[in-house]
Amino acid sequence: MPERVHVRFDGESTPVEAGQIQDVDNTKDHKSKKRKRGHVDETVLSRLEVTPSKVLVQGPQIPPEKDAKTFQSVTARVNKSHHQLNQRSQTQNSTPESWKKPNGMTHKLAQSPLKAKADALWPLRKSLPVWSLAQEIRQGLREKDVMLLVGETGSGKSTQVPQILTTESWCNSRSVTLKNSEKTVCVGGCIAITEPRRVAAITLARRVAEEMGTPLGSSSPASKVGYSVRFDNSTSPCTKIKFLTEGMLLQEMLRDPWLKSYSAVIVDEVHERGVNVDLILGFMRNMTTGGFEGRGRVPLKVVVMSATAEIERLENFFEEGYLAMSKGLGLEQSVTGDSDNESEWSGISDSVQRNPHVPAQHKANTISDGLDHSPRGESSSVIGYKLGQANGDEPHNLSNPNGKERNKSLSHVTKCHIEGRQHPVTVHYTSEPVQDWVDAALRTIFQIHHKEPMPGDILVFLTGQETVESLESLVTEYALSLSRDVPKMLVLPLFAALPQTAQQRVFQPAPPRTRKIILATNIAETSVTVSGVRFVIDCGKAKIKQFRSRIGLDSLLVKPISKSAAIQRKGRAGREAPGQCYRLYTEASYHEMQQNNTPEILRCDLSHAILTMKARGVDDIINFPFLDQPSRDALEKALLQLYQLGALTDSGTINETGTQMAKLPLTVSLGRVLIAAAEPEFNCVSEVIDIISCLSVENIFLNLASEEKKEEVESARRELYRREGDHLTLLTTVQAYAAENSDRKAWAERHFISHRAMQAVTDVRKQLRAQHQQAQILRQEATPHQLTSERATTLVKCFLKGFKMNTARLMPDGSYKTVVGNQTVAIHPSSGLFGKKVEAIMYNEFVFTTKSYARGVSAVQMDWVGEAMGV
DNA sequence: GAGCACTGC
Repeated sequence: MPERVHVRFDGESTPVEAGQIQDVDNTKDHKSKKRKRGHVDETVLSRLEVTPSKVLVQGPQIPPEKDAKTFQSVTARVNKSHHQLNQRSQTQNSTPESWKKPNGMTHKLAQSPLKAKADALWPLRKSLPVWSLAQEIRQGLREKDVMLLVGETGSGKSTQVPQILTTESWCNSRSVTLKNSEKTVCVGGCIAITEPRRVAAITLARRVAEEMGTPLGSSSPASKVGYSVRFDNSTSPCTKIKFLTEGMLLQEMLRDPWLKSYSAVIVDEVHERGVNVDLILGFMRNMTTGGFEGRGRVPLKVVVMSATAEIERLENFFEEGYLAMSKGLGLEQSVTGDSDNESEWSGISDSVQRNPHVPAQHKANTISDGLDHSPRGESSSVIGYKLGQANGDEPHNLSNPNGKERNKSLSHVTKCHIEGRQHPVTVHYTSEPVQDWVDAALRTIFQIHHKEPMPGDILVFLTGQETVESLESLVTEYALSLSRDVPKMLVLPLFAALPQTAQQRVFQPAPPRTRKIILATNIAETSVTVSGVRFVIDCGKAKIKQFRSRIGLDSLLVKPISKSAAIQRKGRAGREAPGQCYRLYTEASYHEMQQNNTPEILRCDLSHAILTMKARGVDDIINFPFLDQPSRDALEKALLQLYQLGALTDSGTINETGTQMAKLPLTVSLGRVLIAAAEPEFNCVSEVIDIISCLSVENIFLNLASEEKKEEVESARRELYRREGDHLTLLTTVQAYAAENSDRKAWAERHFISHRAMQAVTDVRKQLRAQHQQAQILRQEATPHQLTSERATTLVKCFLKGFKMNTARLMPDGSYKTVVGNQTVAIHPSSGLFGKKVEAIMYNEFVFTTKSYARGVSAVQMDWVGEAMGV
């Protein structure tokens, strides 16, 4: 073994005392502490997390967790489950009487293969922790409209909660006549459950369909379980449980702000706090405190599920809305007097439809968008009071429909806590801060490999592709010199840009006497579950994207992770057996970490989110109920951008252009370009769709590190290259790819282009084309324009409609300075214009990594920029 | 001279 590796963490003789690493017992996730239900004691958790001791925790034999989340792991897990089932059914054949199967499942029904499978899965399901709380969950939602559910990993909440609720009577669809409307409409009947990722939505739907013994999605009209994600909608008329991505639910809200097809919305994985989930929470709060007028007063039940314990903030969030509403009612002080408003609101006029938001608008002196100086929105704040009114049969009355007493408090929120199933993980910290954590990770890997028995793979969390690759070569190098009596090592990198086939290697079992060493980015924290891991090495850092609204610049910097991310990483070691987590930082630095990840809404460009809100009738952005309120600066910057793009009127309300933009699955700038493309001046929809499809997908050009390859790559791509810039180069690439009819994969490989990315481009392109054909903006067989230089100019000018703010001009010293803001910016090395000097540039993205870069660059002329800006 | 992770009728 090489000397370097031996040095500090040498665990062979004196593993703990002499090393830098301290042992810390962590029984946090284990059953040793019985916690009060519905309440998470965070201080207890964090204290346990770091109490020094060396207790060997012996947990009961715990089955592997069954919370199916990823494609890769699902099949394996299902198979495993079946194996276990077979073993179980031999030993414990009888199902206790007390366990009544839902959905009328009995052994006698187990004739069809589907039912047989569902039956087989049943004992496993009922052993999930969540089932012991099934009755509590049902009862809670009979009484209240909002439930907050903390469920630790492996509790089965995502798969079981919808099934637990689907048999409830409030879940049946009802025919209601909307006030002041002749129409009778159907409300409810389906449960929506949102997931942050497509794979999660699809695999959970597949799993739940199996458990319920029903075909999945659109495969049969009788299917009860379906899913809806972008490019893939699989539901039937009978769908009772529908998994969707957060974006899809928001999209549905554009068509029906009252979500009339649903009886309940379950918001899963709220702790991840993407922008979309924050918007959904705001809309849900408005809806549950609004009296459900647009749904014929049929309540919408909302279940908010989270793995971490920000539950009190969520509770306050929902209670606040409710209290604001009750205060608005005055409860004793009737506001019924104004019957004009009553009639205005009981109808389901268009304006009502577009105004599901309500009580947040109390503060009458609202609305200063930074744009708007005219009074507006008052009507809706009046409406806010009206909607919350309690009239005998109102859902928010103090007695529930069954006549049972509601909770004496005004609360409309109930809480529930489900224990997880996580094996204990021992945490080790370094005693000194680590400077070079690639080196530290290397030492730790070899220490573990020598000290710890097999099996037990190692998962290392690093910051990015670069560190993954450098550690990969180091480990591989040292692994060569391992003596023969030590098990072999298999080093596997894992990051998003890695081709799918290379990613798949991580899920394949290691050869005998071999330990897998997985070197991963953040991707392994949430998106991908690797089985077999018993050791985690955590560098405590991650690359985090932060938007600086002042200068409109995205930065991507290495920063310390949060405590909850550290806990999440640690948990990856304890999914199948007790594990160990080596933190390459001191215990003190752990305590300095912030508690939770900064929600995305506080660190991203808000223009798209605000457009989304405006399109759903929320005009008063400042008073929208945000779980975390973005800075006024960020909100104003986004409003200004939307205004400059021509999506808002002078008074800040959404106009026709904005409404169209909101319907497009694109960033606001790209959406604006696409709308411009249909104008007679440009008339280039087809080409713009091709370019936009590329820009809204990960980089299609593979970057091969080695120098020798560089020239080969360049010559292979020469035919695609356009000197006008990256936009036109993308266009020729898409067109060449689309024209390739024999073997597109081979074509992509020949040109060093990511086939996976091109497939994504094709999906987006297909979707946008279909949308435009449907709207008769694009004709099916429009003959493609020849790409003359005049045409190229037209295309670039069209892009300036959305990117006029993303321009920079050449300075005498050869650098570029932004036209707005006068910031220095360099052309990114990945650009075809890298190293070139042109009068001015337009860029797709402005990011700060090691310095300020413009990515996706085309040459423009200053008078075009002036023209676009209307100067 | 360089690429955290997700997502969208």
